[in-house]
Amino acid sequence: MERSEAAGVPAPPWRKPRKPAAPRRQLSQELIIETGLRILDEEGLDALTMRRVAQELDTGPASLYAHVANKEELIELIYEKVIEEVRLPEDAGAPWQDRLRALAWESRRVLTAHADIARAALANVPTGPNSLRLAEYMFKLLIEAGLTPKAASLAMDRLSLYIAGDTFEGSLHFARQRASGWSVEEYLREYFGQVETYLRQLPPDRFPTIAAHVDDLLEGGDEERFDFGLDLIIAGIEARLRPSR
Amino acid sequence: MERSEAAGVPAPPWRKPRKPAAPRRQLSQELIIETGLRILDEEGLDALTMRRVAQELDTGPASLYAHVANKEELIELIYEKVIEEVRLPEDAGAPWQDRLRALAWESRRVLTAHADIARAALANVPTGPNSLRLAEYMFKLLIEAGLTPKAASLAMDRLSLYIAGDTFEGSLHFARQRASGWSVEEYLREYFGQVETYLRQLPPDRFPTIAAHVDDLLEGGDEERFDFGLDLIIAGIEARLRPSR
DNA sequence: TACTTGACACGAACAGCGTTCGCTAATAAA
DNA sequence: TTTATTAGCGAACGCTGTTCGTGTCAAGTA
Repeated sequence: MERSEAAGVPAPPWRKPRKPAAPRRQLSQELIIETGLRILDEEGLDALTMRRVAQELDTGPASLYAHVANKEELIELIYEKVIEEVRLPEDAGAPWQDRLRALAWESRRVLTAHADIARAALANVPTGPNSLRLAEYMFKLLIEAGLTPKAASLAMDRLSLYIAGDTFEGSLHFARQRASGWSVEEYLREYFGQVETYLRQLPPDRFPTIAAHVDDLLEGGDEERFDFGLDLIIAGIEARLRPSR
Repeated sequence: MERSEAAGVPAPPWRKPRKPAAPRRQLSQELIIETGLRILDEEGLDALTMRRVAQELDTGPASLYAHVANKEELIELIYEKVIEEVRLPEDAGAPWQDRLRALAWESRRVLTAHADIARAALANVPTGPNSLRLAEYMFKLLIEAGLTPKAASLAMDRLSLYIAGDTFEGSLHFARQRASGWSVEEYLREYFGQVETYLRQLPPDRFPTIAAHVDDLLEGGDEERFDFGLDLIIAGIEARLRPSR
């Protein structure tokens, strides 16, 4: 009935004019995921809010819910997108230890590259196709190494937990460094400085072992610690393969 | 000047009567922590809000901030309180493997007993006295086992991460079960049922190993998985102690 | 005993969150 | 051309952690 307008009668001024040019944005799940991932990379997981994503797409938060069930699902979708980047080691002829190590490092690399998405890795049992791709590879590798299917299943579970846990822990430092507003170097210096001060002033009678080895406790970097734990697990798997048990 | 009231003159009705009996609540950090812990145990970490704690103490949220810097600190304090419950294995004569295993299980037991506090275990580098008590014990144990201080430091770090990571993962199921409103049995049946259905319908050509061993993948329970990972790590430590390396 | 002082208690408010409701408008179908 | 469907989205709800300013009591001082 707005046709009357076309007949020369101006619309009453109190009736809001129609949107000047409604180009009908083309929202899609894909677009929302990409936008969310970009925000995650640039500003961290805490900044990833529905409102923030919507703002980036020049719309309101309500618009997102037509493509995504809720925030949790969005984060899972972003996680799956990230996992896609993991490249599986191709050298099928190499010893299983090397292939496993390569896979673990590659997973860690990808997760670490995307801010604190690792928080989602640990919080969800990943069931998307990309997660399954990794699982299939790792599972097969462990069975080829000689583990029984049951043991391989458990080992895969624990190894995944280890990778997710380590990157999650790392992401916390990342988030704090970001929140503190300092540079990475400043933050690390400040943080380790505080821990060192704290450890050095501990009463040696109550904590003799710690007090005697403060240097050793402070020494290891992130990557060295990851590597050490990976070694432990791999050695543990090797122990299971020995005929003695 | 309210004495005039006692002289027989009634207070003007528009002047609000004094608080019926203002016993001046005795807030304290201790009380706040205990209340928070109770809420955590009964309703889970998600229900632990500043408002909820204040409500329980018949006051407003602002009152808490005189005793606690912020919510993060409150959770850390609650965590420290929980850790207090961990009893250190006393049998100093037992093999280090047994003592380490006992400590890990005891830590897991306590963390699991308090709903999803494990989320805090992983999110914070614990520096309170009770955490240090555990660290001192574990560190000493590992050195006595024969590790170098550096290796003992790394092993302690990885073992702590493992325990925290495992209990954290468990706490997620706990939180979901609670949120779902179902009983534990219903939830587990539903959840594993869904996972099983999902795994069984996977295309075997893309995921041959997984498809061939669905039963094995579903089999392990929480405790069996924890034990398996603990075995891996301990065996890994033993491997480091062998003269060959 | 009267007064001052300092610390704690706390109502009210702020800014931000995830999510839902219900209307608008553009498209697809008839 | 008319109708049905549906994505887009403004506005609101109820929740969160935290801060501000005021109120009020208890202890210390004169």
